[in-house]
Amino acid sequence: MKKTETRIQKKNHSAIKSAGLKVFAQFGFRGSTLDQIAAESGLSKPNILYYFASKEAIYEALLAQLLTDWLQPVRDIDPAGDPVEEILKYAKHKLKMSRLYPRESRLYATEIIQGAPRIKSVLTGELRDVVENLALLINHWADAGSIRAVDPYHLIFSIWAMTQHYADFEVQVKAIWGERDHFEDAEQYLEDMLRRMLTV
Amino acid sequence: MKKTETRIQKKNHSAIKSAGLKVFAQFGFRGSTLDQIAAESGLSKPNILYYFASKEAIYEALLAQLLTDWLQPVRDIDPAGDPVEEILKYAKHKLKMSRLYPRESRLYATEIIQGAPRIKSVLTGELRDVVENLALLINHWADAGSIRAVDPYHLIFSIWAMTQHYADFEVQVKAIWGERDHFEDAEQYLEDMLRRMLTV
DNA sequence: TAAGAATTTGACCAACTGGTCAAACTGACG
DNA sequence: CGTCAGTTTGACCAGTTGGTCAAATTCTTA
Repeated sequence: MKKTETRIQKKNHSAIKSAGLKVFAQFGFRGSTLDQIAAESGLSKPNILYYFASKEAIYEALLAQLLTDWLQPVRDIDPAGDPVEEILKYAKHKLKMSRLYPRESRLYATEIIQGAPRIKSVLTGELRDVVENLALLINHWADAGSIRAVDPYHLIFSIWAMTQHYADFEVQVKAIWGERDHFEDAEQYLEDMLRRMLTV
Repeated sequence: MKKTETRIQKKNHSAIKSAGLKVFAQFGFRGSTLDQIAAESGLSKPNILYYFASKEAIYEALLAQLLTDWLQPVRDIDPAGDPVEEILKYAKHKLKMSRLYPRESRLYATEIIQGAPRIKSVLTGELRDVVENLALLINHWADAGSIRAVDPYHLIFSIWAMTQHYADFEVQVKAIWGERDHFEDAEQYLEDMLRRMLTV
């Protein structure tokens, strides 16, 4: 059973995870140091290791949280809803997560690019299952004629690719697009694209 | 002026860059070590530093090469060609590069995710200019009625996002799609998407 | 083939790494 | 106020890091 956290524990666990997210998202696991996380969180290095067993434990706590948040919106897609609107709702939700939590997106991206050494089992397990179910649903919608027939997997990949691009490649987007907000227009473009793809 | 490389220099420079690409693409600059590159290239660590001044020099040589290869296909787009086919040609070329050179793609991705500390000037300079020109061309095509009016920047972002996704997130794609080649179907999906987006 | 140039290496270094530990400090609560 | 669990830290450690250097080895070419 889980003991309730003290006030200080709650504060410090949260400070460490927040600092870890910032550092790991930028430098990856191997490129990040406890000293960086210590400096970022305002705690001393030994104190950090009082709250987390190791550097790896911080990283894994972040990944675990991330995967939960990532997968839930896929599960929230309503098979009884309007197909195009449901897919659109999901895509917009994903885009909003990119805008609100770009560091989480980047942390995930670095983990995947590095070959997902710590979460490969989740990818081939939970993630795969969830996506397979969604693909079945999309195919079912296509068979029923509610949407145009498209490869469901590549449809999903394209939604992921585009939404995450705006978070992961933010410096590049900003270098080209300028500093003004690009998410507004991105949403419109994404909606236009998906409607064109899904409407007969 | 550049002295011609000896046989050995050519061989070793190439071996080091190849090894560096492999290591840097996986762990990013800070996460990679000279020992890893040494082991991967079959050379001793001091010998590597005989050919490159520092770890950073190897990384920068790779990035410079990369940016050239990345930008050229954009420049190769023919303003006099058929608009849809030209954009399609570019997108397919980019996808082929993701299939043939996934490590280069990942190296670039890690650099951008980390905030592009070493190539930000290229992003806001050369890259920005090249993309701006392409955007003007696309708008021109749209004005002439040869393609549907779309935001040219987000069109370009979507092509980049999707093509690079198959290289950078390869483990995730494979976890879901299985080990069989996904690039074939990806090309078909991409073509379908772009034709839908660009055809009136 | 001999000499000089190019290449390779083992030994080494200072800075940094993740992590430990005993001692000191702080806060909550009877 | 006293006590004790909970918290914080300075000093420290062994392993790793990027990089140096003089000496040894191998190539090339006159």
